[in-house]
Amino acid sequence: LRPDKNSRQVTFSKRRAGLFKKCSELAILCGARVAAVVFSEAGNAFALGSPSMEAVLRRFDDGNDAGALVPAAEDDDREALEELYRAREATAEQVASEIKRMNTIGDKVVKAQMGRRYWWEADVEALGEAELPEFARALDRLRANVRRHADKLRS
Amino acid sequence: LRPDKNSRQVTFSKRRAGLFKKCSELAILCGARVAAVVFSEAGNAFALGSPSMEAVLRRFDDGNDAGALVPAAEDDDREALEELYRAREATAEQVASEIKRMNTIGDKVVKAQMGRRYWWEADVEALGEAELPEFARALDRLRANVRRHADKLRS
DNA sequence: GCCTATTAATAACC
DNA sequence: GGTTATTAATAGGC
Repeated sequence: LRPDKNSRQVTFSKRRAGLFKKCSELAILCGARVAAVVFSEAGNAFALGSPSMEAVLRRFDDGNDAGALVPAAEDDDREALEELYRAREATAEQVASEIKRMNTIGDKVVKAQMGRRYWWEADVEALGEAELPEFARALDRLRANVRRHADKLRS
Repeated sequence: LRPDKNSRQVTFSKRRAGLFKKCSELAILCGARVAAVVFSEAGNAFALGSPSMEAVLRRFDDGNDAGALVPAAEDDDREALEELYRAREATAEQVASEIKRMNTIGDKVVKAQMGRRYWWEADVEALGEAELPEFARALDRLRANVRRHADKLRS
């Protein structure tokens, strides 16, 4: 069970995949929003957000500062999200029996949504040249709003 | 396997605990740095960093801006961290057989470190009035440094 | 919160 | 990157 020091790389990749899967399951099955950032020992960065890094980081956002950063369709995303939640609750049983080729609920939802390119899995993976600036902007928004929330609590 | 809609709360708590455990295992066993933020459906915020939220967010940091935010002992933390990694590698076998009351490697390390109040589990849990400002400052630092890194890649 | 039957994660192997 | 023996996560019930 303990990873051999020789297989550190393989173990990291597998466990990172497992962790991200857990993130998605928590988000999908429990209606939570999850953001995770992982730095490998070698220094590579990986990130995942569910539903989407931005949607998670946008949680405290009220849209008054650092504007023009969200690509578009903030309310559309939210509506699609809520509709998905509603659909999931209403037809959970049917979905469970319909799709037989997938073994687990987690896999079902994840795979289905990956195929359909829903809001899900429009996530960040392996922050690269293109993603980093956007991630930075999202963090900027999160920072501002967390701070605002903190001030609200303090007052 | 699919959580009942009635037990959504319980499932969320259990899965959040599991997710955070996975985070710690990834960090400890693979030498990675992990930060995770989770918002429950009810809107409660939970966060975990391993090693410590700040240490993760500090990764790109070179200490030139937003100074005086780290409580203290930046280098001390790093040294303790590296020493722990070294110790783990050197005595993995012994540790594994010594502590018999714990069933898993993950539990072993986590529990041991929780008991010893190492660098580990000085983490954020359920962001509250006291933690939020600090979290905001950490995010501020991360934002700045991610952005700097992004600019570096772009140039 | 603890227990247990079940399922999923994963370390080692190829 | 696929397979399998083993361990861990966890849903449901208490």
